[in-house]
Amino acid sequence: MFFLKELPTAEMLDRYAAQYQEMHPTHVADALTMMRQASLLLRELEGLFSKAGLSQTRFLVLMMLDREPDRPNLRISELSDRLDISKPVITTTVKSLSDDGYVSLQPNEFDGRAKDVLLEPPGKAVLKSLLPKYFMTINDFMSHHT
Amino acid sequence: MFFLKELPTAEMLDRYAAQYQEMHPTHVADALTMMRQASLLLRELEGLFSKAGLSQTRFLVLMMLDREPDRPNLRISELSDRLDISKPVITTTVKSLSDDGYVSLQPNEFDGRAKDVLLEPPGKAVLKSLLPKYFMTINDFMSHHT
DNA sequence: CCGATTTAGTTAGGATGCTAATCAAATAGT
DNA sequence: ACTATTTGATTAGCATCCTAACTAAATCGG
Repeated sequence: MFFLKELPTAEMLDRYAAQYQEMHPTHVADALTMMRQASLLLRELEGLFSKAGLSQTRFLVLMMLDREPDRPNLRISELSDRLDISKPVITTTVKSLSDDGYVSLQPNEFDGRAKDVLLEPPGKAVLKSLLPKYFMTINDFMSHHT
Repeated sequence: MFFLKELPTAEMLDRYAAQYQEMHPTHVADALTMMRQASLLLRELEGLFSKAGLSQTRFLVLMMLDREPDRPNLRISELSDRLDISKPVITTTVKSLSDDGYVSLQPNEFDGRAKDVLLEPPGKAVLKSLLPKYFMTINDFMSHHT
């Protein structure tokens, strides 16, 4: 992550801006501030997840499975694509969620290689208990940092 | 990181906003977008670093050592504090930078436990070659994403 | 059809981060 | 001055991510 407390100094940015006229020091400063803010929020959210026995990725998989009522299941590769996380990571994450009874796995009806991941009631329950805190944490963070 | 391509739907946010009146759906949507943007930029920068044989953390250590001309050296714990990265990680990162000749380590004059980390000419050179690309990557990213 | 390519998922190996525990040196309290 | 606590750095163990290589199933082209 990008947890820099001390961002590059304004002088440092100005020095580079002088050398490259297309560079806007404010653009760069904004980007660095954005990465710092995102990191801090992510860290807070991770604390929330770990208290609930989840990780960022485990949470996101559950949320993604819950978010489209018309799609009761998603395949490994669909999860990988939508979360932008590599397939090997999704494989192990789904395995761990399955061990916990939060999701179940079924062979896909039409493609013998594919596996359908389904959100199970315990997974739905843990998600439901976490979502209010999740959204409020984000909401509060944004309220205090704008 | 937080690479979600598909953020929670607006409906989903509105549903929660209805339950918690202090929650502003736009706040939350902005936060999720921010985390996604930060993740994408970070991924781009990591590509840049790895081409130069560095990692995010290795780069940040070099930058931090270079950024205060009046402080030619920093201790492990100062780097840890300023970069907001745990001390064990700084220890191993500094060790690897030292193996590459980019920094050197000296016992601190006043505190027998502490170690001073100094930026060496090869480290300064690699940093100097990378900084323009670093700032321009950030600048371009911000130009295209605002 | 049938070999060649692509796609889905997994396994293997490596990088990088964390916390907890440890060791040594410095500091604080009596 | 001496014990107890704190602080700086390291080690050990674990979690989580990645890419590359692999297996098996599906699809494509002749």
